[in-house]
Amino acid sequence: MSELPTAYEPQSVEEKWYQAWLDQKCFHADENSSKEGYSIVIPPPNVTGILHLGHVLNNTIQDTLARRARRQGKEVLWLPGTDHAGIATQTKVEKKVREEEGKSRRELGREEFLKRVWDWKDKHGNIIINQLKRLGCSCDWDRERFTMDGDYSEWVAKVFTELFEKGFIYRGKRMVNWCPKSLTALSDEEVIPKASRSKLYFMKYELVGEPGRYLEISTTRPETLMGDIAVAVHPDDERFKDLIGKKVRRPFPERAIEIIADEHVDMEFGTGALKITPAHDKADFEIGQRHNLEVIDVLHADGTVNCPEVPELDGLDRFQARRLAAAKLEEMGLLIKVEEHENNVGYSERADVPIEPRISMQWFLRYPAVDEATAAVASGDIQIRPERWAKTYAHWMENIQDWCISRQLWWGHQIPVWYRKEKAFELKEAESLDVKDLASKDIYVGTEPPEDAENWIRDEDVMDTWFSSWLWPFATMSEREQEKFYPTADLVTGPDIIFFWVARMIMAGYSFKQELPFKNVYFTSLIRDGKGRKMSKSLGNSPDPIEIMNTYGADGLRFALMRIAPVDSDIRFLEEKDKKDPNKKVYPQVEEGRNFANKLYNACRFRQMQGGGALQEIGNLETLPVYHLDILHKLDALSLNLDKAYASYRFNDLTSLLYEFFWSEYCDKFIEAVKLDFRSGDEEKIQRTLAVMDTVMSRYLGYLHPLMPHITEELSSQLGYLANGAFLMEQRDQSEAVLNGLSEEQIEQAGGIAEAVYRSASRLRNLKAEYHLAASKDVEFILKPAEAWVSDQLDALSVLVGAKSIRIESDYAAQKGTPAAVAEIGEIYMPLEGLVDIDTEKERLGKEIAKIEKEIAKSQGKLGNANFVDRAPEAVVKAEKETLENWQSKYAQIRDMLSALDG
RNA sequence: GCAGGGAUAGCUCAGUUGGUAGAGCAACUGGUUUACACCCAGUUGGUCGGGGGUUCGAGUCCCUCUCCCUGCACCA
Repeated sequence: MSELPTAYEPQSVEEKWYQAWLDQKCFHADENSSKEGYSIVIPPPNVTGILHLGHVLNNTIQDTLARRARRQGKEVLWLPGTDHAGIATQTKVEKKVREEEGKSRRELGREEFLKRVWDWKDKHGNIIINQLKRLGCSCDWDRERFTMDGDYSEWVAKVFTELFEKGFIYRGKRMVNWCPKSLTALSDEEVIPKASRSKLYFMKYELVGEPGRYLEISTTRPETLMGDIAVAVHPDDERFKDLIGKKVRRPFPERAIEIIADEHVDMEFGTGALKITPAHDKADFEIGQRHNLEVIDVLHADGTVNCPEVPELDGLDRFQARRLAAAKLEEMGLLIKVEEHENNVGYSERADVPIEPRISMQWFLRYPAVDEATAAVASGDIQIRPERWAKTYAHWMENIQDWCISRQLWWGHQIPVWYRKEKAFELKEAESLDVKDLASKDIYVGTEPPEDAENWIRDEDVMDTWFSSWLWPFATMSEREQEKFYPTADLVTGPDIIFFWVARMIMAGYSFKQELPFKNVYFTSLIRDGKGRKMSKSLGNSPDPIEIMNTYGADGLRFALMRIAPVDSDIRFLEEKDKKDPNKKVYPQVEEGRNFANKLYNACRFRQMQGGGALQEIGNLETLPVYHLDILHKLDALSLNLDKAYASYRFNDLTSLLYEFFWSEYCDKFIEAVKLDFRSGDEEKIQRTLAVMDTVMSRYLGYLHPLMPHITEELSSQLGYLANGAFLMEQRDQSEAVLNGLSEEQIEQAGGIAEAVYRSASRLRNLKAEYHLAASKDVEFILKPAEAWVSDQLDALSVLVGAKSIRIESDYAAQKGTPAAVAEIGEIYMPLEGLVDIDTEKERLGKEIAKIEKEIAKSQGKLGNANFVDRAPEAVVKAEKETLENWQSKYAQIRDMLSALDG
């Protein structure tokens, strides 16, 4: 008896091996290695980040790819790191400082505040990195990078300078997406449209000089009417034709504004008349430009009203002001009605408040290398998977808009532009600024501050975080490292950042390295909860992966996610209440992973209990029993199928193949079929079987290692499959098939017999179960064999079935009422002490025969169809004929049995 | 409005050039045979979202409709 516990306990094992790998520097990549290079850069999580299931899926895939590449003998660099995440981090630290010190960031000052952010980063910035380690990620932690490291920052400034000098970067006063909470501009990608239930206000403006005549206007934003400078109608709109050029009276502050005609106006919408507020609406701004209209800004940066002429609204929040403005209109008798209205409102991705279109001075980038980047994906130089995302990519690239790269934040890469002190005020307000202005010598752009820095003032803005992230595949590497590891092989990330990050990296790769940044992009699935909802903090439906790993093990979680990771479409991550303890939650999919680890552990425990030392040669393949040959053949097939699954990035296939082979083929069939060997006392038999088991297990553990690294390392070590001090994770997969010396025919024949025995065993168990004898070992079967080889397989068959014996008796005359069945090995009888009632038995066989008759009819129907026989492929017809023959022979056998019952 | 994806057993999902509908979980029956109850054996359960078409044959190809999801656009 073994004293090992009967259940696998992952926690201590996982910790032990991870530490051992770290101690032995197993994850370290050598840029001077002569091996072929393979690299992945991690999508850097936010430094404020906490591990969620999306990260787990994402990084499990990366780890699997990295470990697989190592097993193929490649020099692997998986480069980890974190992103400084401008808005998220600044907001977090700002909040903390306010809570702990009661100070705003402005009270603290830029320099002092940034110090606090760095302090925070040093103390708390490692959480997610440590969580990734818990998952087993084999990143080269010596190379951990941060997007605000010194070297990295140099790259960012260099790239900015280069793009400015080439004319790709310019500054201008534009309508941008403004976040009134974070007080910064945002890129278009950072604005999330949300379907909202708004109100559409219908109001009327009186025509100047025509008392009592009104123009009706509809708007969702009455709080901006103080900024109205015109009312627009469609030039073709018959209703308003005579009004064009006339003026209406804006109620407050009172002012006559012109009625203009513009094609943009939708005649169908609302009243067909659109109030024009160039300062607070993108479309209005453009109309204003076309008609040369004055821009009146009536909002502060934080979204409060800036309009001293209307004191009751001045200073109010925009939403409060909206209600009050409507009330004021009503009071004046100018509000006609209010309708419910569904529309999309743009929200700030980070701060989750409606963004405000706002005119401000910002830096913009006209994207470089757009054509190359578009072509790279179209031509297949970069392969995107699932393929359909390539269309999304192409569509965005074709409609690409300039990128607003400046942010009014402190935490980030400061814009490397300086203004000469005496001209600074003037330059800061200049309508436009670009490469041409360098000639004036009044501005300076460069990676280092100007030499006489005291005479210059630096631009205060920082850059969008993604302006540093897009350099990640090479800015993280030294030149020597780039030679070995750039371009990277695979990028694994979520499709939600295809524009934020992936597309931009491709353009950066072509612009600054003259080469693509990666060859394959794999977009992971979105993980939803059991109800199909997106996982989010606010819903609280996102389970903590660390807790799950503590219960089920990291390997169990990894396996579960890989098994349900589909090729396309989303993943539902199930969560159920524990039946015993309703306060506890269980995760059925992860249980499957945990159970699989346990199965693995127990199979190895079984192996260990049979004794015997290190891995030995199998010896003469020719003399191996069919079960041994069969499992070795399936092992060879597994290896090939795994290659295919990896090649097509079908991780769910990969996982199913491994699961199926081990559980159904190795455990359920092979181990059971050879169990008798260990009880035989025949040392030669035992050693032969052990050699096969060890060959299968040692290879299999290697195949499984990329998915479940900890348990496979542990079991390989326990079973003595590794030389002293060696790690499974550093072993190469053996590429040669085990059954190399055997002919196809020999292999097929052995496999055929083994399978026939397995299927027959199933038929017999079936028969036992029908009489509720599932556990009884006392059953003795009598067999009329169909084939000569059957006699050699009776012992194995007995174990598989759970029978006392199976006796061959070719001329057996069954007593009436003896339960019987037909299997590939022949006719089987199960004599019972108390015979079964003849009618019952006839009925049972009758049911079976009815089933067979149906099959025969179906098959004959097909073969009787001339069209089928003539037009279907020969192989299909032949297979159909064989099927029919099989059924017919079974039919004959059962008929005989039935007539014996009658006779 | 445009584009893409999805609908298969009670649940979560496979189903790769058209050729006998599968797995895991759940349910039910039986089982502690010396690896494993995180287990073993067996059973039940599906007109593959609706309709039409192509074909000897359709879950698979084509058309159409319904519902769900995701981008993009509009968003007064």
